Amino acid sequence: MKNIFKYEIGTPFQQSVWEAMRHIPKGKVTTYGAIAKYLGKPGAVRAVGTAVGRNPFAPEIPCHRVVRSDGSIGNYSGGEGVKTKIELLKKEGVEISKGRVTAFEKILYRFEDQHCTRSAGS
DNA sequence: CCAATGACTAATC
DNA sequence: CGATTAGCCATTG
Repeated sequence: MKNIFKYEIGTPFQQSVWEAMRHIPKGKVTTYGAIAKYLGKPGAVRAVGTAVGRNPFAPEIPCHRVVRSDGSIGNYSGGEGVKTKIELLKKEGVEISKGRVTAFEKILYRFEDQHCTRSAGS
């Protein structure tokens, strides 16, 4: 696949992280752990966090849709930091309360959702 | 190669 | 619920 970016970036690992974030639908959020797992390295949450933080395409990539595993906003390097991150999420339709995502688990995006949810109900 | 760092996570106090 | 500790992995000097 050709880089969706203009030129090659630091490391392939980071590209994978940013690429994964591209798939996050609007109005939803994901966690660092989910991305790490999606990349096949569920234990590399720290590395994922570093890669996301180093995202040079900040608002271009929905990096603001990435929150902590407990639903808290986490951190942000763009705009005014966490404040901007919350504002962006609210614009996406995500409810934020006390620095945490409301109904976090309900709008949590999983990279497995692309599986056709067969009629198997529970 | 070794040491330090970081937009994290889980467990403990 | 807030503060601390330890574990974790990729990046950087």
